[in-house]
Amino acid sequence: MNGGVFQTRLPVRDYDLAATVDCGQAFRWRETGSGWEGVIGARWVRLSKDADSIAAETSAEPGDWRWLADYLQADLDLAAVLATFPDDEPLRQSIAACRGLRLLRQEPWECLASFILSSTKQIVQIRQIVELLCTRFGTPLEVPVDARFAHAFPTAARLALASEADLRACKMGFRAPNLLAAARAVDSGQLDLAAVGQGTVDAAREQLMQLPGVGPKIANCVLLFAYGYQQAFPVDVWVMKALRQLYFPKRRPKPERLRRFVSSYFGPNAGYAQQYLFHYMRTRE
DNA sequence: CACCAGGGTACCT
DNA sequence: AGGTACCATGGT
Repeated sequence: MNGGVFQTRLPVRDYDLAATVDCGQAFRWRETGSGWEGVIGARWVRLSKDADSIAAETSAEPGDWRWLADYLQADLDLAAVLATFPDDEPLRQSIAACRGLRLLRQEPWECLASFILSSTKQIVQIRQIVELLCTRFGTPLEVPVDARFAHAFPTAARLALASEADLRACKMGFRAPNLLAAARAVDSGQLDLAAVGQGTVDAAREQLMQLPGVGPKIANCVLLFAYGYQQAFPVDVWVMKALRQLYFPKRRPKPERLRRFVSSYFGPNAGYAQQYLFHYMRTRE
């Protein structure tokens, strides 16, 4: 199916679109000749950046476009966020390496499910697994004929009906029972994802970590990338590398020491600092 | 071919 | 509490 073409333009400052959609927080963006193509909710989207705005195009009725500005966090004052970072050399270097890197505001279910699939997987593989899942279980979308994406991310209700073998066929291996358990918890109402975002960050984290296969790292990703708890600080292998090499170069800090450090040192936007360190570690050499 | 990947868990000490 | 093997699969 081929709907109309709807376009808009969001004025932005300090916005590195490529780094933002391609830095491992979301898994359904691909570079095209003129920009980036992806899916937000039930809409196929193409984005491109010019000097002072992001141009957007979609093939489904866009309404007031608020969903897009919200997803892209187009109205966030990035300079004010960066100003809250501790003034240290690693963060100065990280900011210098990528000045317009942003955090997106993703839909909680897609974010939770995607990060359940992320454990000990490279980002390229996570993308591949997610696309298999979407192609097999996602609702078809209105898209242009040459679109690379043609399906929405599958709902929890749809995945709750799948078998573990169906999910394993999407190459997710031992993560399949975890995704299935999450889908069933959300579909049954046992886990209310809308309510999770209402409480404190610690209460929200505790609820997410009730799920099998969701520990502190994955929970913190969801808290940060979907709910906007900016103090959430996911520590994956890259961020651990950054902490060891850049902040504890000599000694070998114990886990408890590291936990105290990350929960007190980086300030109210610790999650943003984390994303800058993550991107910096992955892109230097 | 080894080694590693946006980890979590069970099971040791 | 801190360390470790194991889980499934593919990229580099």
